[in-house]
Amino acid sequence: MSNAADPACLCGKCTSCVIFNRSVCHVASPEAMAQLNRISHIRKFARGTVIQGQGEASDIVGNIIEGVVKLSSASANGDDHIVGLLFPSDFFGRLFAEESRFAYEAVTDVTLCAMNKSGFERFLIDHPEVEHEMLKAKLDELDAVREWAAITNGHTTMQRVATLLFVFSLRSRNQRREPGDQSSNPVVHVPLSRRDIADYLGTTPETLSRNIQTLARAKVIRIINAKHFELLNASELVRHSGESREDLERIAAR
Amino acid sequence: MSNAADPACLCGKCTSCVIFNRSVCHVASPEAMAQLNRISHIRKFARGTVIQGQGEASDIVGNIIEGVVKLSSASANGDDHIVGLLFPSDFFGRLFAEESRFAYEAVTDVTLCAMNKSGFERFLIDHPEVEHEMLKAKLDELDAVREWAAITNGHTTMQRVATLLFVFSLRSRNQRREPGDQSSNPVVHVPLSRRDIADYLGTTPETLSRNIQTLARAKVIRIINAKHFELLNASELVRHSGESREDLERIAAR
DNA sequence: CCCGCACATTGATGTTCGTCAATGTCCAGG
DNA sequence: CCTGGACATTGACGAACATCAATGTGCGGG
Repeated sequence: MSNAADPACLCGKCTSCVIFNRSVCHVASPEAMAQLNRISHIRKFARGTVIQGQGEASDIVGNIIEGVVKLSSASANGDDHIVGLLFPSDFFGRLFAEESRFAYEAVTDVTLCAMNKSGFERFLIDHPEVEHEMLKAKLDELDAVREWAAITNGHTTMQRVATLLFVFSLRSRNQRREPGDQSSNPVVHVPLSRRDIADYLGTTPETLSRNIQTLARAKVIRIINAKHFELLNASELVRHSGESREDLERIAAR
Repeated sequence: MSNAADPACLCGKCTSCVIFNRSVCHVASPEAMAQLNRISHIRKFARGTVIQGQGEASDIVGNIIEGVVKLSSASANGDDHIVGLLFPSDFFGRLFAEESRFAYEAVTDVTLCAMNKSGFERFLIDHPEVEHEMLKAKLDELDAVREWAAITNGHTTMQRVATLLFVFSLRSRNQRREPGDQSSNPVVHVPLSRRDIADYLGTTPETLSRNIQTLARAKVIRIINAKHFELLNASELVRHSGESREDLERIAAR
């Protein structure tokens, strides 16, 4: 830490960061990266932890190193809706606002590259090239959120379920298999509970369960356990989603 | 135009722009504003014009001076969904991407302060303070889109209809009354067709119409004509929306 | 001024989905 | 190993909504 002032020395954590080249950090100059090294620190949150409550003053931002975070909004009548999911390399927190409009909750155990919000805001002002990258990331995110909204809005529950499963299958393509998995089919890992999936898709756990079972009976998927599915027939799953394969690829890529 | 190089001379259109202090331009320095003056030009589009098609190369960006633009996404099965509406002072177009994910269509006659996309992108790189403002605007927009997604997702059609009407009533608060309007009640102007509203709310024109008529029969609104409604009982409308008044105010403010 | 067309409304009907309730399953802790 | 509790599934039913079809309304062009 004491040698962070030397731009040439990058002995900090950023150089070995697993999400480095997918996060906004990758455009930072050596000098900027040294500064990021100084103001950031790794924090871990256990599954279920509310990292930031809805409407609370937001003081921590950063990048997700590992795990999944859900962004949810509880309305007056009590039911809450998941308006977004954050994965490794996604930016966490709400910059340039007093408080966060949404709650951030760790869906799995989460590792965060955390920074003080105002500290990072000052860093961005001093480093327009990083802020530029942040803008591009947020523009992409905006498209993705709108696209997802279009899907949840106008499709049947089955189409939404199929879409989610296929998108998650693309996302977990390169992940290691479940231990003991003998088959050559892809395994889809959905780290959310049925309730969370239902909240994300705008339905109920019951209806969701029925649709999953229907897909299983149709031999499109095989239910390994509550959070793992074997993908038996990808093209059938795409057909059930009502989307073109290209659109699904794009959604998964984000 | 020839004296645009003189930073002190702001004889261009920006100084008299009606949306100036609500758009990102308002943080521009005199020098930057002179440059904006040079690269921007007013363009008008008739109601119904597709300003930019879905998936088309995007070459024009800018601010909306007057009118309403809808952002829509047509899925493979043909039905399209409105994923956003743009009002005066909103930024138009998709920066830093080859093509636009969504179609932009003029819902009313539209006046645009248009700029060449790559020209404005270069401007932003040269003027980080404006890019910073753009980032803040997009972060706000992201929250607004997520919030709207939460509303359309988890509520009944009646709640969505009531929410839309109330939000539009707040937006048109300061607009002039329809000619011949004698009452002291607020008049809500919704410049969209029934089909567009239905697409925006994720329902059908038929169901939408039934809900509007139900609100009229309950004396919550009075239907002046297809696009104008007299607001008879605001608190009842809020009750039907299922949202708190504060949330609705925030959504309308954006 | 009337006609025709697009748009809005209304009606009838079937399907999907949410709700309530019961049962099944998995895992952690005693 | 057994037990309790959280979570997932299944069933039965009704309400909300999409769909199809017909009718009404308003507006611009001949």
